[in-house]
Amino acid sequence: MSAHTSRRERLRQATLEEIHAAARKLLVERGSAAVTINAVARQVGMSGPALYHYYAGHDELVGAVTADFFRELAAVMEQARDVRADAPIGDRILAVCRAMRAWATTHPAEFGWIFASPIAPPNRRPESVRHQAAVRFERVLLDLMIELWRTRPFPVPDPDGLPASLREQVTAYSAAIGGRLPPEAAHVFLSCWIRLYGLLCMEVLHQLDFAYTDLEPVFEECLRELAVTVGIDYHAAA
Amino acid sequence: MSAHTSRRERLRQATLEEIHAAARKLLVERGSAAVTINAVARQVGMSGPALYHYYAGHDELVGAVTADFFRELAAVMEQARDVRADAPIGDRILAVCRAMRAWATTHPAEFGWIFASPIAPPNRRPESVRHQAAVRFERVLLDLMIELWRTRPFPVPDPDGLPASLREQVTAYSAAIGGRLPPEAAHVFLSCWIRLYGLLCMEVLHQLDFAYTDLEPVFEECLRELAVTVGIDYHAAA
DNA sequence: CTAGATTGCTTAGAGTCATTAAGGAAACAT
DNA sequence: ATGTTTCCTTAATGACTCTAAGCAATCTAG
Repeated sequence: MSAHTSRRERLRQATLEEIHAAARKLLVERGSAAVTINAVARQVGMSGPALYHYYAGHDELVGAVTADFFRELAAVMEQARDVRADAPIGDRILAVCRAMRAWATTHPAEFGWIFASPIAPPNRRPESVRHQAAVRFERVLLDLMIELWRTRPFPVPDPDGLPASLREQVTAYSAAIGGRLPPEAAHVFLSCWIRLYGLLCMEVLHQLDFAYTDLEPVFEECLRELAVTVGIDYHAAA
Repeated sequence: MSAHTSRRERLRQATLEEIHAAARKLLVERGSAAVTINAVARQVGMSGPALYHYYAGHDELVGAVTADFFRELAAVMEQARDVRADAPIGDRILAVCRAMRAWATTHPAEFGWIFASPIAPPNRRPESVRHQAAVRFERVLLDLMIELWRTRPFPVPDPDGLPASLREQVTAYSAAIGGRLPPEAAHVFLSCWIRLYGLLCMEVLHQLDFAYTDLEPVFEECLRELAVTVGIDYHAAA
């Protein structure tokens, strides 16, 4: 499937990497509006339309670069998980969340780009590289929560206490993840996800600048609450 | 200060309104990328450069339209508050939050535009119309929380339990709002704000589509938690 | 009521962007 | 050695931002 590494293929891969690097450089240095086909091509040393041999258009380039970011973010989180493969599950969860924020804050342009850039219809299709990479990212924490649920189930709300509409939706989601979390546990996971990811989202989009200059302690507070919610030990970063 | 309503001034105001309406129409019908100087001018029936007599450029037009949206959102929230001027403070808080989400979900393009559109440097300046309108929006819930704090103080964490950095920041924010909430209470307010606004932010940016089709019950759940946090009675919408 | 300034618009034009089309040259396969 | 594929170029279209120059209607003052 993979290494049909002809000379041509290798050159093509190298060019693709150069293109992605150029796009990223433009994004970081001059903002998302600067990531244009022409500007990227100029940066790489080709002229304009040459890029169409690599991507069908601007949307596809954007999707590919976004997928890169998702993959890099997921890799950072997976690494935080794997270097502690023998640590308690709670520690690994905290480490993964911190790795997520660390990447977000050290790469604000990239992280902001991930959700603030409008998702073109082709990139919405489940088979798009962007979507695949996003799923991989989302699964890192999900898998850990599944492991936690299996080894040390956390307290869940009474499903009958949830509104019918919500119960239906978390049940559908529970099925979508292969039933590896029951609906009530899926609900708890989603609540945690919303809090963590939502906080980062607001931080990077500068929606909290009016009150905070540094959201690290706010994030830690959020982690502390998460720890209580899913019954793991909170302790500060190593 | 205001009604220097010369004939010219009135015409100018009418044109400005027409411009804003055209920009909004384009945003809603064809997405944020369609809101260009040229397209807006065409819609209004002028040709291109004429718009520069009204706005210095694209950024300023975007800022003005964004300010419109903030003002409309704030007005809807203020109205939800004022039609219940005699209701218990807790009811008014819930009503204002629901009004915020109702506007967000009935005007997803506008609400998304509010934070997903990059904030050009000129619109970051505190004296910009965009910033002024954003402040008015943020103050609606803040003022109610201040009233709640004055009439029926809610439980607050021990300030000594907060990390030093966080304590400093909420203290600064407390001062910035004229000390109308002490730092610990400001911290509680900000936590609530982050949860509510963050949830809407994620909803509108389609960051939760992978799990939910309708976030209304999730938002209500969030309101229920908020009610517990600040000690008001939760009950479903009227 | 009539000059002079102001205001609201126009067209022209420079520079950028996305995208398509047409063609040349290098690399590859047979 | 030849024909195909691949990579890249230039040319061209149409849209966009924004500046410049200029005309005409409207206000302001005398």
